[in-house]
Amino acid sequence: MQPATVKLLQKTQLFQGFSAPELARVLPPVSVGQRTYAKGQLLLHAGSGTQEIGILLAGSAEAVKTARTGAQLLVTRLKPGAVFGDVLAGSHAKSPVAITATAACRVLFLSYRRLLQFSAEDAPLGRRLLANLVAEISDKYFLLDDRLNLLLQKTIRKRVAAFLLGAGSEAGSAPFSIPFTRAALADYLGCERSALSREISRMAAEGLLEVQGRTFRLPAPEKLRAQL
Amino acid sequence: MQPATVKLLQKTQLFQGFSAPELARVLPPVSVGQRTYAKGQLLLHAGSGTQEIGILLAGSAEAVKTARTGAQLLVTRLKPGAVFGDVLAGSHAKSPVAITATAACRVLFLSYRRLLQFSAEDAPLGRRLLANLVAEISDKYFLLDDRLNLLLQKTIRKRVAAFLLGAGSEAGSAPFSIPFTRAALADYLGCERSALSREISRMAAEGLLEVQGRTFRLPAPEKLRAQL
DNA sequence: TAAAAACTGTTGCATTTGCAACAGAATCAC
DNA sequence: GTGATTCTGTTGCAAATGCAACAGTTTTTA
Repeated sequence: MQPATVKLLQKTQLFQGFSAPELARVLPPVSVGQRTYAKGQLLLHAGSGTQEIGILLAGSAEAVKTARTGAQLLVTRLKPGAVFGDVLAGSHAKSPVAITATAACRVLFLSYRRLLQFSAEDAPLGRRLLANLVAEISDKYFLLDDRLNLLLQKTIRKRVAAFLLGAGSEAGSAPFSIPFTRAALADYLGCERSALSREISRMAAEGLLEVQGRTFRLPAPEKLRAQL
Repeated sequence: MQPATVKLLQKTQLFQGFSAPELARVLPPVSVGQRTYAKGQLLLHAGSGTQEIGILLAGSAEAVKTARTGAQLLVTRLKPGAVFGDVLAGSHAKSPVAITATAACRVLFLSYRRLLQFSAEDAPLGRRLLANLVAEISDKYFLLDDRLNLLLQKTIRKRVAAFLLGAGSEAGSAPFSIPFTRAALADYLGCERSALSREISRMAAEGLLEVQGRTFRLPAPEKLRAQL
């Protein structure tokens, strides 16, 4: 395995805390190999289950949910280091999303079953990997929960306020950037792009926030909080 | 341990598939004992982390989320057999909810750390328990994801349609009941109770559904689907 | 059993939002 | 560099929703 790949794996939450030798030891028993995909190929079918955990080593991909109406909703963009199928592998659920390569991809697959069945001598390493997996799944749960709380807010203004207070909580009244375009933010907050723009403009006019593109500044967080 | 308790535990997803002797074998190393709570006492503080998984053996409790505004939002009602703290134990996150006893409670606590560190001889049992835990967390993830999809619908009508199609998918055009009061359903769907009532009435008037209390019937599911 | 509390449907009205269309700015591909 | 594509803010208007108040019903509690 390439040193660059090892570095990449070490940066994932799944292998967090694993030294290179530990990785070399833990990987062979759980790996079921790498696969490559051309741009446009499916890494994961919607509606399918899987027992394998995928780690994107190179390339990029998109998780897309297709509504009953046929409308396509972008769920996530996957970059190298991204882990997918982890929540799926542990349950008997079917994937609500399809994952498609947006560029040529290389993916490392791990077997969930083998991950559970570590041999006695490698048990300590296996445990750590398993604990990381559980932590990864749990964290995804809380990310979803956070978003759900935003969606429960009844007005766009409140959603924006709650979102920005969360995203900028560490920045205080210093500027910070968000990882969304306006259109993507509208999707995330479950509202219309134009309606979101309108509301952000209004809030800026009222002095609740300052905006420039993806960069925001909250001159008076307490005023924003008062909007909730 | 009481036979009734064993029966109860066997019905939980966490101990699904465990025979009574297996339970007796697996429980001692992971249990950190039972605690009792009086009505009104806190089983879990909001904002706290935990390394323990709680299983409600007797009594009842409520998970409540307190918004920044102080508004209280009921998240779940816990009945005997309910498992809580499972998602929390595996991550370093803090609890977004507080769990309060609504009646005198008895709770069995398991140590997540010990669950990870099963001895070699009990490893197979430990693995199964761990797999069940992962399945439980993953299932909770998908439940959340389902709800999120409802909340992403932009009109109440669409949320109701999507919800009923999901809830009644097995019933076909036979009547089925939902586990929510109107007020609770409004919370679940993230809308106003009165607005929900209004919309359900309209949909009934249009022949999209038949209602009586918590019991619904979908005479023509395809018409409902067309609303999405 | 009676009183209290909780649940439900209805309705008028003000507010919010989706939708559609457009034009300018920014970004990307070639 | 330039043409094409995507991103963004704005605005008018119709539709949807929150909010508040009320009355009838059901359920809980004492």
